[in-house]
Amino acid sequence: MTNGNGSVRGSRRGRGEVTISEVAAKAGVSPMTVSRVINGGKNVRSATRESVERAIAELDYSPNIAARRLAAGGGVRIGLLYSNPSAAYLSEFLVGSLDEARRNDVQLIVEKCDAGGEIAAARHLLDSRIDGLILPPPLCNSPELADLVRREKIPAVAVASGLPIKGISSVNIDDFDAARAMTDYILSLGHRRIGFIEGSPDQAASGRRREGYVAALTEAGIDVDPALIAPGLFTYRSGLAAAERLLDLPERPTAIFASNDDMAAATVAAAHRRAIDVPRQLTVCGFDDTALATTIWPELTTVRQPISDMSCAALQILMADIASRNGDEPLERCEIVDFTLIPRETTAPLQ
Amino acid sequence: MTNGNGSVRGSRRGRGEVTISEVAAKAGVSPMTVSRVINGGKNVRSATRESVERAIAELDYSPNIAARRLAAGGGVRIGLLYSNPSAAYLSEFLVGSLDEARRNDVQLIVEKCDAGGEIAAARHLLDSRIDGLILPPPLCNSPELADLVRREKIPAVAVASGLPIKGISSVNIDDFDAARAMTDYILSLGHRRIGFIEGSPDQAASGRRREGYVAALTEAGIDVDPALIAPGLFTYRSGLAAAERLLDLPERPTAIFASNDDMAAATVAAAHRRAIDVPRQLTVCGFDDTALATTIWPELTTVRQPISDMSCAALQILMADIASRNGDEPLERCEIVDFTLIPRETTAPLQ
DNA sequence: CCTCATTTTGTTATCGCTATCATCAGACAA
DNA sequence: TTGTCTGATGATAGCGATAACAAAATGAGG
Repeated sequence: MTNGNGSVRGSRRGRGEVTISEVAAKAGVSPMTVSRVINGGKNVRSATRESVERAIAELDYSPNIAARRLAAGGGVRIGLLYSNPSAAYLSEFLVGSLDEARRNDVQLIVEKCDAGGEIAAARHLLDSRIDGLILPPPLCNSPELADLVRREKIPAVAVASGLPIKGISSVNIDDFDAARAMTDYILSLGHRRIGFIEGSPDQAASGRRREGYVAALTEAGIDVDPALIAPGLFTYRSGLAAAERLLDLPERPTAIFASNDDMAAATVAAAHRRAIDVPRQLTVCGFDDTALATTIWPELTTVRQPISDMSCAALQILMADIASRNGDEPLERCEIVDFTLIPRETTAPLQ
Repeated sequence: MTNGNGSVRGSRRGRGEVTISEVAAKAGVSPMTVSRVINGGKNVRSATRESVERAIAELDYSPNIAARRLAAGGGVRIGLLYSNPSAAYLSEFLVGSLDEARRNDVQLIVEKCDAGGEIAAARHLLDSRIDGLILPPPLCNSPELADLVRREKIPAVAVASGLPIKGISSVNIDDFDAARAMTDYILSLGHRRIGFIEGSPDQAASGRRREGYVAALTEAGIDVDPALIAPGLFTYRSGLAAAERLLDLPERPTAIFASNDDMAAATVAAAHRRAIDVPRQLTVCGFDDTALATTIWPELTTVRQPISDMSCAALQILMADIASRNGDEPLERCEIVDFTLIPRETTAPLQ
């Protein structure tokens, strides 16, 4: 029986996979040299490297993950522990790190933990022999987890922790700057009474954002009215309560800056319930640019965190750390990435 | 220098350190025999099999997947193509298939495509030598993609496509049953004028859901009022328009069943804008149980699809298909998984 | 022109498992 | 008994990649 399939796709099906030897043959070098080129190896003459790379491209070669793992004696395994599936956040996060993980052939082990079970879940990950750990918010701010990580001397990266954490690498945007920029933007629209809804007090980023808001007002010569700052917990519900409090103030703010998108969405809802039009009668801004921001209507003006870039960066830091490890303390790198202000439909000049 | 690194790692008990040879030695047979026992081998005397199995149990042996794949030929690569990152959906989806992929050491290649770029993206995946393809909604309903898959004779699984698709396996809940169950539930609360917001017409599930709604009403002896069925597109915005239309009807429905959570959330918002209390004056239900359902307030009564179980099942189907493949047509399996009705805060008995 | 230090490249030996084929023990017909 | 056949087992050879070491090429300095 012929495999009536023979065309381009014939190369699939187990056997036709391009191997490292074929690449080597085509490039006129030994397989080992190809291997070195693939793995960013040093000590390869650039002429050789180029010819190998050309061969790789022409044959559309990609290494066999199983063989590599077998030969290399178990690849790198990195744990990703998440707790609060702020789904929108998580999915973007996953996409970023997954992609990078696949590119570098590291095993990403994603584990969820319920509130209170952080330590148990982390232990579980540790026991399954991981070489590094990624901590997205809100876990990145858990002191217990940080302790555990330090004690086990395992490389870890906190993402969006708001502030650096001792003994742990981190990837952040500058929350202070971002909040200040957003507040400046609102000020530029003419608003003077700007309400602020705070984030969860146990997240360091919350404080940074409030400070940014305060700084912008202060720099603009505006007194900070404590009544305009309402506590929140990053949840829709807490945002609803906070927004109601602000909107029921005798002298209502003309703009409200919520510390995340969920609370901003709640603010929009609260305003609508009071027949206050957004943005004509009330400007609303969020933070994070999660999917929710464009899901609701009107779409939220917000600050974009490049979440998938951040998780990708986290993975890179870990890999570098693991690769360069001498058995001593994990290194502690802090990376700051850029945020972007995204004006959409919930902001308008003061009438 | 001592290898401080190695020792740390050594202390974390690596599982699967036991090899097939050790088992063979302990059982007094050759590795090959052990292999046969493991792989449901025929032609092994039952006495031999038992002794091998005992050895396996005692040593707590588990085979090295990488080695197995290498020896058995070709690692499996499976593509996961997604387009509309309904973030909440995607993240749950990813978690399910990722987990299963890791467990079986298959490479999951996640690729995103923009609207209109489905074919190009799929081709790209195909060209990168994948052995199977997973299609979450809404791509699972793309006829062009289905054609491509059939033409290339590559095993594929559509998840939540609503209906079976010729030549492609699928994993679904019974959308018809689910919608009927939800409608029955609303009826049981005493409601008689029940509005329905349809999903996107190009998604087969939309039709099934409407049919379920109609069936429930019919069975209850209630005439289906076409005015109570409003078209939608699964987006918040379309839901808002549909809800407004329903709420502005001369004889307003006392309940609205939206075909997904986004549109249900929009319905709640529209109601609030009209000062209609949910659920006291209006019962609202969604579908899918995405994160949005519990994000907003009041929390949505909805139908839960076990998304991560479904994506996990999809991967299993693919793996089975690939493993049993003889070079002929991919098989076409349809799996139906259970849904769950989740009553939360947006439904109440008719006053 | 030769030596020594330093790249750069090639060789060999696995990694843990399974395909393939050879081998061997027993069953059974002649 | 002898030969043939069948099913159970073992020996050998990779799968595709990398580690560790060996060899060759390069370059600097005397």
